[in-house]
Amino acid sequence: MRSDDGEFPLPPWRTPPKRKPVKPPLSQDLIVATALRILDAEGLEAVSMRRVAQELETGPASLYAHVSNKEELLDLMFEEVAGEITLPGEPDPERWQEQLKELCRDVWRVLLRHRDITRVSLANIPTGPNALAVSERMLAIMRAGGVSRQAAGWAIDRIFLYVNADAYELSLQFSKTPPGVEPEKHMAQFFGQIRSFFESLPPDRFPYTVDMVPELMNGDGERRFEFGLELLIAGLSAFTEP
Amino acid sequence: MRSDDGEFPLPPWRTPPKRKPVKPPLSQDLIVATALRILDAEGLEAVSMRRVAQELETGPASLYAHVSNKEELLDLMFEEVAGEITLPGEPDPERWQEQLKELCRDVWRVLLRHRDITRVSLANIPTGPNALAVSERMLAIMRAGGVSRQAAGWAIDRIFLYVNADAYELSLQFSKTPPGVEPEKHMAQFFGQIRSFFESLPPDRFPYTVDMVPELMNGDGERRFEFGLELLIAGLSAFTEP
DNA sequence: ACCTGAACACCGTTCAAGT
DNA sequence: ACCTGAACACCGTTCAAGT
Repeated sequence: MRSDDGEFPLPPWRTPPKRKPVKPPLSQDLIVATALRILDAEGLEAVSMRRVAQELETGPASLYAHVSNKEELLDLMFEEVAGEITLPGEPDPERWQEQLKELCRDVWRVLLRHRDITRVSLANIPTGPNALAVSERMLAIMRAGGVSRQAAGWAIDRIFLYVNADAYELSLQFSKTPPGVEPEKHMAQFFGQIRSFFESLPPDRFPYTVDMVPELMNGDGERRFEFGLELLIAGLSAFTEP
Repeated sequence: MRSDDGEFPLPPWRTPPKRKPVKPPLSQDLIVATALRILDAEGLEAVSMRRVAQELETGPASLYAHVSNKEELLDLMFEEVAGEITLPGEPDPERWQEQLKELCRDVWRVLLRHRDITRVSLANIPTGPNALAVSERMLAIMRAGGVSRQAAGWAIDRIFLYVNADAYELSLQFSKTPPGVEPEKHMAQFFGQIRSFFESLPPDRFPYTVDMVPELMNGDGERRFEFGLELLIAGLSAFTEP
């Protein structure tokens, strides 16, 4: 086994064997995975073509062989995230409201795991297979529950708009946390400031706002999300037919 | 009156009187008004500190004497837009649902008049007097209608989120219109493409989506906005107390 | 076919220097 | 106090040139 001794110096005219292949070849998947890593660590603002390229030890121009522009990269990132959403079991006509809520909650949780990724879905209609599988399932649940064809067709659009918008708003508030501070602490402090501001308003001009400060400030992001979901789905149940 | 003859040449050692004061002095109001003009004409993307400065025939650094950063400029722009919202008359307990809807529709119309300005309100909690006057009035309407304190407190947040998110989504779709094309024509074409795409999906994997294409694509932006508003306010009426 | 360096036309913000 | 030019550290995308 002496010939395996890697420590023995090579004669100068022999170039050393290839160094570790540190740079795997570029590919669309690799670019998307790298962009998602940056998104999760630093938010969508940090995802620039230049930054992704730098992470892959290349120049920004190299990415354009695999992705036609930044817009397409963002779409691919969203579709990848949509793949994390768990689809519930068979639609159960008796439990359609609870099943619909459960799916919405999962969409919400998955979106929030990836910072402000929802900026993408709020700006474009997602058309990838993973995203379509989620809306297909939502349609199935609503139709099983007896929601009319037209109400289901519109409701799916409205429900996704709501879930996306809420996740977007929340993630933006989180990402304003200065680095090094715990997000919870910063959020508590931020809402404390808003509360003081509301309390300091002139009560003659803003009587309801001042009077209702406790109710306006009550409840965390999850509680508020749940309340809006409740409103939408309760409203939708008026459109069921036997 | 011979001394008034402005055409008579001045001797070279006399500098001519000040030219037209083409450049009014900078001020926060002027900066905000200029930024709003650019927003209305070209969308929020075109509103850069450099572009606003250029429009005012100065350099970007000059703006920072009147506005602490771009974020503040955007907030001021939103507050200005919020001033265009018409507040309805006295809250009428019998008509609270219709009054609330009417106010929401007006907010929606005003927001849509100013392109993607809602990106600002979706990212920040508006705290200017104009914006607060709108939410104060909404609280008054809901309380007059007998909506419980906590439901009203949460509902206002959810309703604004919905109205803002819908206006944002719509305005982004509009602003993708290539310059020179009528927006209506472009939108019709765009939705035609989405429709064909949905129709071309494999029916075994996406049976509901394929089957429900007519319902999914039916209705314009206003109709869809109205449907979501209907859901929210119908849901809210379950939280009234005498 | 894929990759690259360099360039183009942009950003927001800061800062020292001017008036 | 207000304004300014220049600079800093960034953007997305294109293009000719390389392999």
